[in-house]
Amino acid sequence: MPELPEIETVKLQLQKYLVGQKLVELERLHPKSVQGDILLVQSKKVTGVRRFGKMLVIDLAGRRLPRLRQTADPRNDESALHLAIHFKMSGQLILVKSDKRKAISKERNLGSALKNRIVGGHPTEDWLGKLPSKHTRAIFHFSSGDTMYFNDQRIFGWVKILDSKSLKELKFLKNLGPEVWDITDQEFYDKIHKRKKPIKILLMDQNVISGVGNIYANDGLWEARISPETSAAALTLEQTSVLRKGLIKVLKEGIKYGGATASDAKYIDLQGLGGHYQEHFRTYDRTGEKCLRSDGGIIKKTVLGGRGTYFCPKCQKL
DNA sequence: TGCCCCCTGCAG
DNA sequence: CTGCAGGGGGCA
Repeated sequence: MPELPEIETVKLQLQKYLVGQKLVELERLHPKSVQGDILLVQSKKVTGVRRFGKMLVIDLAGRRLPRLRQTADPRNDESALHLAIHFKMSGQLILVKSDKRKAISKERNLGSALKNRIVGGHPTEDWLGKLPSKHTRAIFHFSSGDTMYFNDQRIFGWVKILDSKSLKELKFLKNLGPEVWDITDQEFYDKIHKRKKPIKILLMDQNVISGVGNIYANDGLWEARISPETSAAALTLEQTSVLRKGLIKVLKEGIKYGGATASDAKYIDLQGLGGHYQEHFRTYDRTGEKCLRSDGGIIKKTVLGGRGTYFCPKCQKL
C-alpha cells in the first residue's frame, strides 16, 4: 500500500544494487501480474531505476549503442526496454542477494538469512519467510545470482514490459499530475481552486498531483490545519501554500525515515526491517489518540471517498 | 463527478 | 460473518 516515500525508498535501494546487473530471466507466476512479452527482457542490462508518482520503472538497455554514444543517457535510447511496476495496495519487492554478494545491514541485528535481503513495499511476513511465497507473482533472476521477488497478495499490482514508445504512451504516465515540489503555490492553487470536492480527495487523485496517498494526505492536511472535508474551492492561496509545504514536509520526512512500515497485521514482528515513518504519524491510524499539537484534541476517523480519513477536529478547521 | 470493481487476508 | 486495507481504472 505504498505511497511516494515508500516507492522512493525502494527506488534508491534498487539503484544501488540493480544498476549494472544483467537480468537473465523474468518468470511470470501469475498471468495478471506480468503484462507483455517476458522474452523481450531476457539478458538485458539494468541501466537505471526511476519513479513516477507511485510507479517504479526499471530501465533496460536495448541494442548496444555505438561507441561514440556510449556516454549518452540510456534513457534516450529508443531501443531500450522498461519494466514499469506498480505496487497498488499490496505489492512488494524483495531482493535476495546471492551469498557471495551479501553486504547490507551490518548495523542491524538481523537473522543471517535476512542479511542479504532488501525489502520494500507492503510489509508482510513474506519479508521474512521462505521465497517464493504463495504471494509471489514474478521472479527476476540476475546474472550475479541475485533474485528479486514481486509479491502481491491482492493481485492489484502489475509489472508491464514496455518498449520506450509504449512507456511514453502509458496512460497512467500520461495522465499523471506533477509532484508537489515541482509546482509553485500559484500553480497548485490554479489546479484546485475551481474544484468543489473535498481537498483530501483531490490530494489523492494522481491526475491532480502524484505520489500522495492516504497516509500523507491525512498527515499533510494536519500540518496545514485544514480539515480533509474542506472543499478545495474554499481554500485561499495562502492556505494552499501552507498545504503544499505541509505535504512536502511529511513526504520528505517519509523518505528520510525510509517510508512507513505500518503493517495491517500488527502482530508481525518485522525485526527492524523497513522504514520508520509510522513512528511519526500525525493522524493516520491514530484514531482516539491525542492530537500532537492541540490541547485536548482527539484524532477522529471518518470516511471520505470510501477511504479512512483521520484528522483532529479541534485544530483542523473547515 | 460518484460508484463499483479488481482481489486476498485480517481484525472485530 | 462483515467490514476494512497506504490504489486506481472503467463506467454511467
